[in-house]
Amino acid sequence: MNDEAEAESGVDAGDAVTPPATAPGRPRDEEASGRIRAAALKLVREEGYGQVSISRIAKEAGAARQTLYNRWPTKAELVLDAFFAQANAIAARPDPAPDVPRSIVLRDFLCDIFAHLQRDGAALRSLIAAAQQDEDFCAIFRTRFVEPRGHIVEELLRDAQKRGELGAGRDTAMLTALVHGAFWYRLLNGQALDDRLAQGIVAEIFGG
Amino acid sequence: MNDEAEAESGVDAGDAVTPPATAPGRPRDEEASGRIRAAALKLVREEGYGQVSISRIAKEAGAARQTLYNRWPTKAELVLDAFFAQANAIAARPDPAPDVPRSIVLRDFLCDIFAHLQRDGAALRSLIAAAQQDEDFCAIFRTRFVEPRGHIVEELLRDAQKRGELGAGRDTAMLTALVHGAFWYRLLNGQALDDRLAQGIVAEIFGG
DNA sequence: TTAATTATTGGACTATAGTCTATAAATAAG
DNA sequence: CTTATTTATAGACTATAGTCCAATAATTAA
Repeated sequence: MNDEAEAESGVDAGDAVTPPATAPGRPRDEEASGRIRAAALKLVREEGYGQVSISRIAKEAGAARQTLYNRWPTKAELVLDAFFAQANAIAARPDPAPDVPRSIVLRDFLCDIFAHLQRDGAALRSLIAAAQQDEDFCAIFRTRFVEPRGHIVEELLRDAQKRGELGAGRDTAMLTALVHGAFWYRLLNGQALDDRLAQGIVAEIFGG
Repeated sequence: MNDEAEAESGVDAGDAVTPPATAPGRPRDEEASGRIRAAALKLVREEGYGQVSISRIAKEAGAARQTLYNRWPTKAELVLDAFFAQANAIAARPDPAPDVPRSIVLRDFLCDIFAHLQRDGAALRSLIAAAQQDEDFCAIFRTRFVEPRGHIVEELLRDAQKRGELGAGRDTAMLTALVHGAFWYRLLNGQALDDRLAQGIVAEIFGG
């Protein structure tokens, strides 16, 4: 399979394309991607996904509109990338001390997510919406965002089982869907994501 | 508050506006609303929300595009209305026999929903997406769709508590969010909604 | 019959996502 | 220096949601 030509060209999943190292033609302006991501992040945070056009992001970043489309296939992928470039724009993997019950670790992890979503919840809602209208983006969003965070929760729950804090017969994959589902459900219905919710989810999952 | 003039005019929540009984001017073509809803339902089911334009629905229904906007403020509200006019396009409230455990009733209720969503799941995803981009529609969608179905589950869970099938200390509102959340989470991530999922949700909620 | 009122219709209009193309600019290799 | 190659840019283009408006049609009231 001759995929060398393909591998280094075009718009690809994840980041704004891998640099071709030493290529024949005009080199890509590497700094532009950062400016574009920063502009997208700033404008979407300040005004909301739906209120910001690709044209405005391009203008704010000092680039041509087509340059954005050269690097990201859709607005949704650009914005996802912009938020991910902010490292942990959403939440960091917990590194729990051995003596802390995993229910507490999960609660704190959820509180951490919810705190981030005070700022970025509206953008997350827009990205979830975009994923419903674009299968390709749905797959990328699931791979880059949904599944990694799902795994964190599921590992936590399996760890809790090993420690005897959660029944060995519980289905951790299902519990993970319940936990994340509850917060998506609240987020997508415009309801508050607060510490009380985190506490309540954990109480029902562990205390059931 | 003089709201009489307002009450009978304009585009209103829910249905395609109440008929003004005996009004002065040209009467609304009442049959048109049905044709428009039917066209919207048919086209969205056949081709998908994003693939069907308001213009095509109007054409299919034999009405002017502006007539649709006279009766529904947005595409999302028209489509929501079209699916609701199909009576129970999503799922009926269960009427359980006294001897059936409420966990079984809940499981069957979820299976019923999932069966409907085999056909209309894609449309539901699009409506949820629309709700993220339009606050007004979000409120209408929540009132007409989300909350009624939430109440069904919550009543079922409270009934289960009364019957001693679910711990009295459980938070039924939180459990409702967990149940519905889990299925939204699966739906919105493009995963299957099958009987196994219904069984798994109920097992973790009741069997925890 | 005339006037007032309301709905329907067709068309213009704005804003936007995404595509496509032609031109110019920047680089490597010959 | 010339050629091939790639990127950047500007602008045209399509399709669509939603708005606005003017002309017409259908009705009630006088």
